[in-house]
Amino acid sequence: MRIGELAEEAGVTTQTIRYYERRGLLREPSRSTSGYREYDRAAQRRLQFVLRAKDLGFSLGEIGDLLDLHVSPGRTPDDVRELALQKVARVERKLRELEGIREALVGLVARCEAGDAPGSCALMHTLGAQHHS
Amino acid sequence: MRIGELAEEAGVTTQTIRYYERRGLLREPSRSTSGYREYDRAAQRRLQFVLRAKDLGFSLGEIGDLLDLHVSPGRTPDDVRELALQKVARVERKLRELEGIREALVGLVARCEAGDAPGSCALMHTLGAQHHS
DNA sequence: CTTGACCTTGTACCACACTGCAAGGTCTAC
DNA sequence: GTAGACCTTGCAGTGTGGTACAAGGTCAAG
Repeated sequence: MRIGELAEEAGVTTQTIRYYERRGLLREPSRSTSGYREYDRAAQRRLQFVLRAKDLGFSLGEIGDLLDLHVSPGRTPDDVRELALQKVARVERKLRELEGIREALVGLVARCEAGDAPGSCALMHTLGAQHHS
Repeated sequence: MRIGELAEEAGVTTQTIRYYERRGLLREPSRSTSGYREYDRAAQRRLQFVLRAKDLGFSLGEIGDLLDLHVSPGRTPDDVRELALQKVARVERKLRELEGIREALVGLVARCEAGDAPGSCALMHTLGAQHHS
Protein backbone atom coordinates (compact mmCIF):
# COMPACT_ATOMS: atom_id res chain seq x y z
CA MET A 1 0.00 0.00 0.00
CA ARG A 2 1.45 3.33 -1.05
CA ILE A 3 0.97 6.71 0.59
CA GLY A 4 -1.82 7.87 -1.71
CA GLU A 5 -3.99 4.86 -1.01
CA LEU A 6 -3.33 5.06 2.75
CA ALA A 7 -4.21 8.75 2.70
CA GLU A 8 -7.43 8.23 0.79
CA GLU A 9 -8.63 5.42 3.06
CA ALA A 10 -7.92 7.54 6.14
CA GLY A 11 -9.44 10.70 4.66
CA VAL A 12 -6.28 12.81 4.90
CA THR A 13 -3.71 14.03 2.37
CA THR A 14 -0.32 12.50 1.65
CA GLN A 15 1.29 15.64 3.10
CA THR A 16 -0.41 15.04 6.42
CA ILE A 17 0.95 11.49 6.57
CA ARG A 18 4.47 12.66 5.78
CA TYR A 19 4.04 15.37 8.42
CA TYR A 20 3.06 12.77 11.03
CA GLU A 21 6.07 10.72 10.05
CA ARG A 22 8.36 13.75 10.53
CA ARG A 23 6.71 14.35 13.92
CA GLY A 24 7.51 10.76 14.88
CA LEU A 25 3.87 9.66 15.17
CA LEU A 26 4.16 7.18 12.32
CA ARG A 27 7.14 4.89 11.92
CA GLU A 28 9.25 5.27 8.79
CA PRO A 29 7.81 2.62 6.48
CA SER A 30 9.83 0.36 4.26
CA ARG A 31 10.47 1.64 0.75
CA SER A 32 10.05 0.18 -2.69
CA THR A 33 13.17 -0.02 -4.88
CA SER A 34 12.22 3.35 -6.35
CA GLY A 35 11.91 4.96 -2.92
CA TYR A 36 8.12 4.96 -2.53
CA ARG A 37 6.77 4.39 1.00
CA GLU A 38 5.13 0.98 1.49
CA TYR A 39 2.56 0.67 4.28
CA ASP A 40 1.05 -2.43 5.95
CA ARG A 41 -2.12 -2.87 8.02
CA ALA A 42 -0.32 -2.12 11.28
CA ALA A 43 0.68 1.28 9.91
CA GLN A 44 -2.90 1.84 8.84
CA ARG A 45 -4.23 1.04 12.35
CA ARG A 46 -1.61 3.34 13.85
CA LEU A 47 -2.71 6.20 11.58
CA GLN A 48 -6.34 5.58 12.49
CA PHE A 49 -5.44 5.76 16.17
CA VAL A 50 -3.65 9.07 15.64
CA LEU A 51 -6.65 10.54 13.82
CA ARG A 52 -9.17 9.32 16.38
CA ALA A 53 -7.11 10.67 19.27
CA LYS A 54 -6.69 13.98 17.47
CA ASP A 55 -10.46 14.26 17.01
CA LEU A 56 -10.81 13.73 20.75
CA GLY A 57 -8.69 16.77 21.52
CA PHE A 58 -5.31 15.16 22.14
CA SER A 59 -2.44 17.19 20.75
CA LEU A 60 0.04 15.47 18.43
CA GLY A 61 2.55 15.62 21.28
CA GLU A 62 0.20 13.81 23.64
CA ILE A 63 -0.58 11.24 20.96
CA GLY A 64 3.14 10.65 20.63
CA ASP A 65 3.28 10.05 24.39
CA LEU A 66 0.51 7.46 24.12
CA LEU A 67 2.24 5.68 21.25
CA ASP A 68 5.56 5.72 23.14
CA LEU A 69 3.93 4.06 26.11
CA HIS A 70 5.98 0.89 26.23
CA VAL A 71 8.89 -0.69 28.06
CA SER A 72 12.19 0.75 26.90
CA PRO A 73 15.71 1.32 28.27
CA GLY A 74 15.20 3.41 31.38
CA ARG A 75 11.50 2.66 31.62
CA THR A 76 10.30 -0.37 33.53
CA PRO A 77 6.94 -2.13 33.21
CA ASP A 78 5.97 -0.43 36.49
CA ASP A 79 6.77 2.96 34.98
CA VAL A 80 4.64 2.11 31.97
CA ARG A 81 1.78 0.99 34.18
CA GLU A 82 2.02 4.21 36.19
CA LEU A 83 2.00 6.40 33.06
CA ALA A 84 -0.85 4.43 31.53
CA LEU A 85 -2.95 4.85 34.68
CA GLN A 86 -2.42 8.62 34.50
CA LYS A 87 -3.60 8.57 30.90
CA VAL A 88 -6.62 6.47 31.90
CA ALA A 89 -7.55 9.13 34.46
CA ARG A 90 -7.34 11.85 31.81
CA VAL A 91 -9.40 9.78 29.38
CA GLU A 92 -12.01 9.05 32.04
CA ARG A 93 -12.35 12.75 32.82
CA LYS A 94 -12.93 13.37 29.11
CA LEU A 95 -15.51 10.58 29.10
CA ARG A 96 -17.43 12.19 31.98
CA GLU A 97 -17.34 15.61 30.29
CA LEU A 98 -18.49 14.17 27.00
CA GLU A 99 -21.27 12.24 28.72
CA GLY A 100 -22.35 15.50 30.36
CA ILE A 101 -22.56 17.20 26.95
CA ARG A 102 -24.44 14.22 25.55
CA GLU A 103 -26.99 14.38 28.37
CA ALA A 104 -27.39 18.12 27.90
CA LEU A 105 -28.10 17.61 24.19
CA VAL A 106 -30.51 14.74 24.84
CA GLY A 107 -32.23 16.87 27.49
CA LEU A 108 -32.49 19.69 24.97
CA VAL A 109 -34.12 17.39 22.42
CA ALA A 110 -36.58 16.14 25.01
CA ARG A 111 -37.57 19.55 26.37
CA CYS A 112 -37.66 21.32 23.03
CA GLU A 113 -41.36 21.55 22.23
CA ALA A 114 -43.28 23.31 19.52
CA GLY A 115 -44.42 26.71 20.76
CA ASP A 116 -41.22 27.52 22.61
CA ALA A 117 -40.32 31.17 22.31
CA PRO A 118 -37.27 32.23 20.29
CA GLY A 119 -34.14 32.03 22.47
CA SER A 120 -35.69 29.45 24.74
CA CYS A 121 -35.12 25.73 24.43
CA ALA A 122 -31.33 26.23 24.62
CA LEU A 123 -28.43 24.04 25.61
CA MET A 124 -27.38 26.34 28.42
CA HIS A 125 -30.76 25.87 30.15
CA THR A 126 -29.92 22.20 30.60
CA LEU A 127 -26.32 22.92 31.50
CA GLY A 128 -27.42 25.33 34.19
CA ALA A 129 -29.11 22.43 35.96
CA GLN A 130 -25.98 20.26 35.89
CA HIS A 131 -23.91 19.24 38.85
CA HIS A 132 -20.43 20.75 39.15
CA SER A 133 -17.31 18.56 39.00
CA MET B 1 -17.32 39.11 39.50
CA ARG B 2 -14.72 40.82 37.34
CA ILE B 3 -12.73 39.34 34.47
CA GLY B 4 -9.62 38.57 36.52
CA GLU B 5 -11.53 36.48 39.06
CA LEU B 6 -13.49 34.66 36.35
CA ALA B 7 -10.24 33.94 34.50
CA GLU B 8 -8.50 32.61 37.60
CA GLU B 9 -11.38 30.32 38.56
CA ALA B 10 -11.52 28.93 35.03
CA GLY B 11 -7.75 28.58 34.72
CA VAL B 12 -7.40 30.85 31.69
CA THR B 13 -6.14 34.39 31.17
CA THR B 14 -8.24 37.54 30.86
CA GLN B 15 -7.12 37.80 27.23
CA THR B 16 -8.61 34.43 26.45
CA ILE B 17 -11.97 35.48 27.91
CA ARG B 18 -12.00 38.67 25.87
CA TYR B 19 -11.01 36.62 22.81
CA TYR B 20 -13.99 34.28 23.35
CA GLU B 21 -16.23 37.32 23.73
CA ARG B 22 -14.96 38.71 20.39
CA ARG B 23 -15.56 35.29 18.82
CA GLY B 24 -19.15 35.42 20.09
CA LEU B 25 -18.81 32.44 22.41
CA LEU B 26 -19.40 34.50 25.53
CA ARG B 27 -22.10 37.16 25.72
CA GLU B 28 -21.04 40.74 26.28
CA PRO B 29 -21.44 41.11 30.04
CA SER B 30 -22.85 44.14 31.81
CA ARG B 31 -20.34 46.79 32.78
CA SER B 32 -19.61 48.62 36.01
CA THR B 33 -19.86 52.45 35.92
CA SER B 34 -16.11 52.53 35.18
CA GLY B 35 -16.47 50.14 32.25
CA TYR B 36 -15.25 46.93 33.91
CA ARG B 37 -16.92 43.69 32.77
CA GLU B 38 -19.22 42.17 35.42
CA TYR B 39 -19.90 38.41 35.23
CA ASP B 40 -22.58 36.30 36.89
CA ARG B 41 -22.77 32.54 37.52
CA ALA B 42 -24.51 31.90 34.19
CA ALA B 43 -21.53 33.45 32.40
CA GLN B 44 -19.20 31.31 34.48
CA ARG B 45 -21.08 28.11 33.55
CA ARG B 46 -21.00 29.15 29.91
CA LEU B 47 -17.24 29.63 30.02
CA GLN B 48 -16.81 26.24 31.70
CA PHE B 49 -18.86 24.66 28.94
CA VAL B 50 -16.68 26.28 26.27
CA LEU B 51 -13.49 25.06 27.94
CA ARG B 52 -14.78 21.50 28.43
CA ALA B 53 -15.95 21.27 24.83
CA LYS B 54 -12.62 22.65 23.62
CA ASP B 55 -10.75 19.98 25.61
CA LEU B 56 -12.91 17.38 23.87
CA GLY B 57 -11.72 18.49 20.45
CA PHE B 58 -14.60 20.73 19.41
CA SER B 59 -13.42 23.79 17.50
CA LEU B 60 -14.51 27.20 18.72
CA GLY B 61 -16.80 27.39 15.69
CA GLU B 62 -18.50 24.12 16.62
CA ILE B 63 -18.83 25.27 20.22
CA GLY B 64 -20.53 28.39 18.92
CA ASP B 65 -22.95 26.18 17.00
CA LEU B 66 -23.77 24.25 20.17
CA LEU B 67 -24.36 27.44 22.14
CA ASP B 68 -26.55 28.83 19.35
CA LEU B 69 -28.71 25.74 19.44
CA HIS B 70 -32.03 27.34 20.33
CA VAL B 71 -35.26 28.51 18.80
CA SER B 72 -34.82 31.77 16.93
CA PRO B 73 -36.40 33.65 14.02
CA GLY B 74 -36.15 31.25 11.10
CA ARG B 75 -35.45 28.24 13.26
CA THR B 76 -38.30 26.18 14.65
CA PRO B 77 -38.24 23.81 17.63
CA ASP B 78 -38.23 20.97 15.09
CA ASP B 79 -35.12 22.44 13.44
CA VAL B 80 -33.45 22.68 16.83
CA ARG B 81 -34.35 19.09 17.65
CA GLU B 82 -32.95 17.95 14.31
CA LEU B 83 -29.68 19.82 14.79
CA ALA B 84 -29.36 18.61 18.37
CA LEU B 85 -29.82 14.99 17.26
CA GLN B 86 -26.99 15.41 14.73
CA LYS B 87 -24.77 16.76 17.49
CA VAL B 88 -25.74 13.82 19.72
CA ALA B 89 -24.61 11.44 16.97
CA ARG B 90 -21.24 13.21 16.73
CA VAL B 91 -20.85 13.17 20.51
CA GLU B 92 -21.73 9.49 20.69
CA ARG B 93 -19.11 8.66 18.07
CA LYS B 94 -16.56 10.52 20.17
CA LEU B 95 -17.74 8.57 23.22
CA ARG B 96 -17.18 5.26 21.44
CA GLU B 97 -13.71 6.31 20.26
CA LEU B 98 -12.77 7.51 23.69
CA GLU B 99 -14.06 4.31 25.27
CA GLY B 100 -11.90 2.39 22.79
CA ILE B 101 -8.83 4.32 23.86
CA ARG B 102 -9.72 3.81 27.52
CA GLU B 103 -10.03 0.06 27.01
CA ALA B 104 -6.72 -0.04 25.15
CA LEU B 105 -5.02 1.76 28.05
CA VAL B 106 -6.66 -0.45 30.67
CA GLY B 107 -5.65 -3.50 28.64
CA LEU B 108 -2.11 -2.17 28.49
CA VAL B 109 -2.02 -1.77 32.27
CA ALA B 110 -3.35 -5.30 32.76
CA ARG B 111 -0.99 -7.00 30.31
CA CYS B 112 2.08 -5.01 31.24
CA GLU B 113 4.03 -7.36 33.47
CA ALA B 114 7.49 -7.17 34.96
CA GLY B 115 9.96 -8.94 32.70
CA ASP B 116 8.49 -7.65 29.45
CA ALA B 117 11.15 -6.89 26.91
CA PRO B 118 11.81 -3.26 25.90
CA GLY B 119 9.42 -2.28 23.14
CA SER B 120 6.82 -4.80 24.17
CA CYS B 121 3.89 -4.04 26.41
CA ALA B 122 2.74 -1.26 24.06
CA LEU B 123 -0.57 0.43 23.36
CA MET B 124 -0.57 -0.61 19.72
CA HIS B 125 -0.52 -4.28 20.68
CA THR B 126 -3.92 -3.82 22.29
CA LEU B 127 -5.17 -1.63 19.48
CA GLY B 128 -4.21 -4.24 16.94
CA ALA B 129 -6.68 -6.62 18.57
CA GLN B 130 -9.53 -4.13 18.41
CA HIS B 131 -12.61 -4.37 16.26
CA HIS B 132 -12.93 -1.86 13.46
CA SER B 133 -15.74 0.69 13.38
C1' DC C 1 -1.94 61.56 46.79
C1' DT C 2 0.70 57.96 45.29
C1' DT C 3 1.68 52.99 44.89
C1' DG C 4 0.12 48.78 43.12
C1' DA C 5 -3.22 45.69 41.49
C1' DC C 6 -6.69 45.69 38.66
C1' DC C 7 -9.21 47.06 34.39
C1' DT C 8 -9.79 49.18 29.23
C1' DT C 9 -8.84 49.06 23.94
C1' DG C 10 -5.98 48.03 20.20
C1' DT C 11 -2.48 45.86 17.46
C1' DA C 12 1.12 42.68 16.70
C1' DC C 13 3.04 38.45 17.36
C1' DC C 14 3.20 33.25 18.36
C1' DA C 15 2.81 27.87 18.22
C1' DC C 16 0.46 24.08 16.34
C1' DA C 17 -1.07 21.55 12.68
C1' DC C 18 -1.25 21.47 8.46
C1' DT C 19 -1.14 22.91 3.16
C1' DG C 20 0.81 24.34 -1.17
C1' DC C 21 4.34 24.62 -4.32
C1' DA C 22 8.67 23.87 -6.74
C1' DA C 23 11.63 20.77 -9.02
C1' DG C 24 12.21 16.46 -10.09
C1' DG C 25 11.95 10.98 -10.29
C1' DT C 26 8.70 6.58 -11.24
C1' DC C 27 5.38 3.79 -13.37
C1' DT C 28 1.49 2.23 -16.36
C1' DA C 29 -0.98 2.72 -20.73
C1' DC C 30 -1.22 3.72 -25.30
C1' DG D 1 8.48 7.22 -26.06
C1' DT D 2 5.44 10.20 -24.05
C1' DA D 3 1.26 11.50 -21.31
C1' DG D 4 -0.59 11.45 -16.96
C1' DA D 5 -0.96 9.85 -12.38
C1' DC D 6 1.69 8.83 -8.94
C1' DC D 7 5.83 9.44 -5.88
C1' DT D 8 10.27 12.14 -3.76
C1' DT D 9 12.42 16.18 -0.82
C1' DG D 10 12.39 20.71 0.91
C1' DC D 11 10.70 25.01 2.11
C1' DA D 12 7.31 28.60 2.44
C1' DG D 13 2.59 29.93 3.55
C1' DT D 14 -2.03 29.48 6.10
C1' DG D 15 -5.86 29.15 9.69
C1' DT D 16 -6.97 28.53 14.45
C1' DG D 17 -6.48 29.79 18.91
C1' DG D 18 -4.51 32.25 21.62
C1' DT D 19 -0.58 35.58 23.87
C1' DA D 20 2.10 39.73 24.54
C1' DC D 21 2.67 44.29 24.59
C1' DA D 22 1.52 49.43 24.67
C1' DA D 23 -0.82 53.25 26.48
C1' DG D 24 -3.88 54.44 29.52
C1' DG D 25 -8.07 54.53 33.14
C1' DT D 26 -9.91 52.73 38.07
C1' DC D 27 -9.73 51.85 42.78
C1' DA D 28 -8.40 50.51 47.66
C1' DA D 29 -4.76 50.90 51.09
C1' DG D 30 -1.23 53.45 53.47
